[in-house]
Amino acid sequence: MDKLVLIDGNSIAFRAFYALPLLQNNKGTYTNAVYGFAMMLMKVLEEEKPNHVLVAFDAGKITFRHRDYKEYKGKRDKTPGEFSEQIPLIKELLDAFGIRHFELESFEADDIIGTIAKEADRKGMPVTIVTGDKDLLQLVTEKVELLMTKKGVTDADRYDVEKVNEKYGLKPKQIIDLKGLMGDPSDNIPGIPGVGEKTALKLLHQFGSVEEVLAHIDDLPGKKLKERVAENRRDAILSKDLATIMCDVPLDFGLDDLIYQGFDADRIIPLLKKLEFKTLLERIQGDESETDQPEPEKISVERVESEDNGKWEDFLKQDRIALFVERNHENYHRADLLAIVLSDGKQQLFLNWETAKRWPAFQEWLQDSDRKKICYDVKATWIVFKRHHLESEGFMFDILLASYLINASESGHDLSDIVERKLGGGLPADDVVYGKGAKRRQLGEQELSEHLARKVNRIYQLCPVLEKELKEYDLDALFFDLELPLTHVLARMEWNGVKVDKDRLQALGKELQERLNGLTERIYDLAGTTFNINSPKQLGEILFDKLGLPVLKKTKTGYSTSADVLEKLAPQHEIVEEILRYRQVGKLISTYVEGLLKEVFDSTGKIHTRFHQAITTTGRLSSSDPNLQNIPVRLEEGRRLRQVFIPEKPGWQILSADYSQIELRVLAHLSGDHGLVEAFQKDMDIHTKTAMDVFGVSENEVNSLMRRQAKAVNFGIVYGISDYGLSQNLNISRKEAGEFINRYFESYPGVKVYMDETVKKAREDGYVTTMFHRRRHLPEIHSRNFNRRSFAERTAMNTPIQGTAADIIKQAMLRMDEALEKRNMSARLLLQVHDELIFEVPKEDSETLSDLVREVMEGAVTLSVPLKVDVSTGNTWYEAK
DNA sequence: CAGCTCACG
DNA sequence: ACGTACGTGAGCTGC
Repeated sequence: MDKLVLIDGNSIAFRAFYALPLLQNNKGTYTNAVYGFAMMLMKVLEEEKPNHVLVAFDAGKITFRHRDYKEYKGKRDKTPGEFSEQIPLIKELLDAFGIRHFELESFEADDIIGTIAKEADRKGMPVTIVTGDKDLLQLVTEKVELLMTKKGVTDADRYDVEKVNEKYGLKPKQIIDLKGLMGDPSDNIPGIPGVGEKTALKLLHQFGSVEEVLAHIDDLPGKKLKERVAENRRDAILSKDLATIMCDVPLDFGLDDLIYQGFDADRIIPLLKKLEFKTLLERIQGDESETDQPEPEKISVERVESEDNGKWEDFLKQDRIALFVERNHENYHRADLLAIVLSDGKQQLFLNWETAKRWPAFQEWLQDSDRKKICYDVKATWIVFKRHHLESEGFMFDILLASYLINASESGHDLSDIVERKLGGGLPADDVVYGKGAKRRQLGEQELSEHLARKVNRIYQLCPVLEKELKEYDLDALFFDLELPLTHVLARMEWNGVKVDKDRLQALGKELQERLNGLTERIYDLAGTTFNINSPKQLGEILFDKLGLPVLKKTKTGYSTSADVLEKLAPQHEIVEEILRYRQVGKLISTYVEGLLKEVFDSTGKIHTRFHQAITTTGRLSSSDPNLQNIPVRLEEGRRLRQVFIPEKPGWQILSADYSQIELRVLAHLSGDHGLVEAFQKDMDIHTKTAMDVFGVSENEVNSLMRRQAKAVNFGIVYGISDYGLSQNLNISRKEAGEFINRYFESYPGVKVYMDETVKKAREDGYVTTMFHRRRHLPEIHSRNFNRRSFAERTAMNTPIQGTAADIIKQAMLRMDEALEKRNMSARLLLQVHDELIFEVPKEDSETLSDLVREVMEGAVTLSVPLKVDVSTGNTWYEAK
């Protein structure tokens, strides 16, 4: 049975564009209309199973309708560029599906659809029209039905003759009369003013057509209506004409040219990959795999055996070799080496640990800094080799770091994610190959060597692709002169580890546990019952249901019991303060005492954190297992935990050096605001200075409240200010917060200009950059969703500041590493905490190091304001404050 | 495994 | 009108 589907291309694309968020793919191409269109298309093909398909598009702006009525579609907003640029992609998609699409000069899509529908009707072929435009209802007949999209894209109502009658009490042909009377503001069709759908329908039910209505003006109800119809009879006729779809357009094709024979997945898959339509891709590939599971591409891999390793020595002489080390855990400080693979792009070598150990040429190659290696995650690789007593040098490229610099916001930087994005796939994810969680399994030798061969081969393939992109984005220097060398510095920091006074930690734990026990009893007492204080749900029931405290804030799931809420409730009931203390102490025990104890290596009494160099969107590092960047400091009780961080050797000290107000100094530099620059040049207390300006008082009139509020305003500025955020932080009204912000911007107009310019530039470019060219893509800066757009705008303001500060301290770390080496000092860098570097140093060198650190950190970059560093030393991290 | 809470800069 | 401060990681609860 033949069946024809006619799709109103522009209408469906437009629907999709407004129904979906403004999606962008990795390259910044807008794709939401294409995505919605593709969803709709696949659904219609599945459900209607047509063997003839046509998609009609509007051509150009001027149509034959403009001859009669120049203002046709005159009041429409200009089509957004984000929409227009997607139309060619939709046509490309249709080509890939093997679906015909047409447009015709001076006609609209409707007219093409009408003409073909009429031809099919005449030949007795059933037709389904897909559109979002109810004008097309006029085409419905016994053979022609219409799918009209509802709110979304794929959701549609089906109209046949009966349904049109049910809905309007009209025959399909009368839809044009309806429009003749009521007009259509969106197409700028006038109709009769004052006649809406209700009146128009009433008149048509009585008279049947525009012409009949006009012939019976005297019989119309109401004086006003009579007048209006009489005065606008020409417009009514014109409007009906404009609404009439032309069904005899001269077309140079016919039904036979619209045959659709089903799609060829091989043509569609590359396009869907380019567009990054993962769900649709899975749907198509899923359909395919039912018939034939695509075998992973064959890969050659040679096992190197100890007996005949001599024959591979020429292989190692090549210029560039990709190297990958598989390990058995994510945490490379605890992991064992499973296998080593090498690739020159053509051949892959597989060696197990036994072979590597007994192959001197390999070890020589590995530690020769002139033999260049391409790697994924140099830091992990270096450490895993180190754990197995092998030195490795000569890493000239890191796939992980490169992918991160190219787009830090990208969801995954696993090797398979990068391969997916940059090579269009071809490497199954580890989770899939090994299984995850309980399903994790060990691979057989053959399977393992093939999987690893694929990995190392892809690493080799990726290198030139990423190198080129780094260059395009002007990221070479950041990559080669900063991040790649830094990875070695971080590796040594992690490898060295930090010594922990385990006894002291346990003693603190015991003390805190006793405090917690006391607090628990007291809370049960005050509550009159026992319950799980750690459960916000149970706690909420006690506080708000049982004790009747007022509910100030709710979360999605129930009452909020967060600290800011509890602080406000504290005066009302004794229990609240106890709960706050309980939370504090509980946090210290579970996260810091127990958490840290788990991470202390038995053999050395040290902790080896991991610094992640490819996680944050701003360029900062992060730290995990354990996180040593959030050790308590603000409250004395928690701060004592810093007593457990000690130098490795007796007679050594801890030295801490932190940048003073680095982010605000960076802001002063980037904005060039005179007041701010001058304040730092004079080394003023910046929060006091801000208070003076914002409150209009002299220095000695600034009280502690004013300074505290000014400090919050400064933070707000750095974060990308909003009155709401500031009001929350300061617990003041939004209006008051807004006034603070206004006065800040009046005092520092350069900052205001800078912020506005930065957001404007982000809109133009789609990204922002730091001083070192680090880039953050902000696709949502164009979002029509207020929240998403606002977030992107704040991010645009914050990232250059936070990111430049991150660039600077990374630069300082590199310089410090070189300086220590050059001076032959035994001091070692232990930790970085965003604006602070922590060292261990022999006591006798600590003064020398103090001076050196200050000089290097303050001189890491030259800004229009000085950088200032505070240094202090002590026997523990606690004392170095 | 998501949501809440809280530690840091 | 919309409802959030920017960037992280970890522990706990409860579905």
